[in-house]
Amino acid sequence: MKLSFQEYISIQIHKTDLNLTSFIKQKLEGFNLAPEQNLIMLLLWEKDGLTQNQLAQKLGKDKTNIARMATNLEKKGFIKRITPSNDRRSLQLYLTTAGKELGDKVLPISEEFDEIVCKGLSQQEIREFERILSKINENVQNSR
Amino acid sequence: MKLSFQEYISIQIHKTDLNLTSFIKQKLEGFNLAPEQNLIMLLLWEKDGLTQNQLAQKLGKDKTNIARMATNLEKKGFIKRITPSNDRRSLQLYLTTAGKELGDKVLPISEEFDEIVCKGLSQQEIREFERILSKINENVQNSR
DNA sequence: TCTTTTTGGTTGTTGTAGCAACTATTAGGG
DNA sequence: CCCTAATAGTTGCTACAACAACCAAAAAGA
Repeated sequence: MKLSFQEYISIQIHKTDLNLTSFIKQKLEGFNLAPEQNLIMLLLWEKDGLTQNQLAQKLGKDKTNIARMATNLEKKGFIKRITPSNDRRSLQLYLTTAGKELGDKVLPISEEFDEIVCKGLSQQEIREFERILSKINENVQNSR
Repeated sequence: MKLSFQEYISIQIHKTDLNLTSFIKQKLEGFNLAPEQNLIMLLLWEKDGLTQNQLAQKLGKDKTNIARMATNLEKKGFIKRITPSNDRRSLQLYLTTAGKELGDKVLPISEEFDEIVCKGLSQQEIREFERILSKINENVQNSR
């Protein structure tokens, strides 16, 4: 077969991801919010009170990362972590006032970011793209 | 607009990338080679003697990362770093015998990995997918 | 040629990312 | 009901990733 470097589809995905991450990092400059912390906040702005474990599943990340990012977000004053009375093992993440206010400023930026990324692409193209992304994930999942 | 979390195309790309990285990490287990180190090696197996700076450009990464990964690859005995006589600032990376032998084992695995990722996708679908990836990168690049 | 600018690499710092090992709960099976 | 399993989080470790500040060498220009 002899694939050349640029032909690996996974490498192209990887480079695009790096590109996107560095771009959103720029956009978030001045909000005291790192890209991955922003992902957690996006979920919390949708719905408060998720546990770290739920966040880990939704983000597809290891729970250790969530724990550390949550610690940082709490230090920054955007969230509070509360142990629910019915399960003293888990921690629920709730937005503080500062966290909610941050959402008013950052959510429009995130949506603007998505528009830039999708500029010039039709709905069909994006759906097709998402379909193939899903297929790739499925392929990987099935062969573990 | 109010995008929900799962609708952000960049997030889907990011999750796919994490998924792919963790999968290739598994595949490389036992070869003493981390995923990003493998990317450097892929380039060197294609063509020896690239400088760290050239690798940084090809990989789209910061030069500091390349420097540190190259240090590790040298420690592992897969490459040697040589200062070319015509430019005493730069460092060229050359494969050692161990590095070349590693290629014989790892290149087939990388190609098999690519096959798994692309399973069930036609040439047209993959080309379309790559086209949209390029478009996304272009969009990001143009709005910096 | 001699100074200024650019280029290639390194070091230090912050923020992910995932694995292993550990603690504290909770849930389940005999 | 009690012992064992599973679950939620934390800590320690290794590997990226990018930025800032730095040094040495080369290139550019007056």
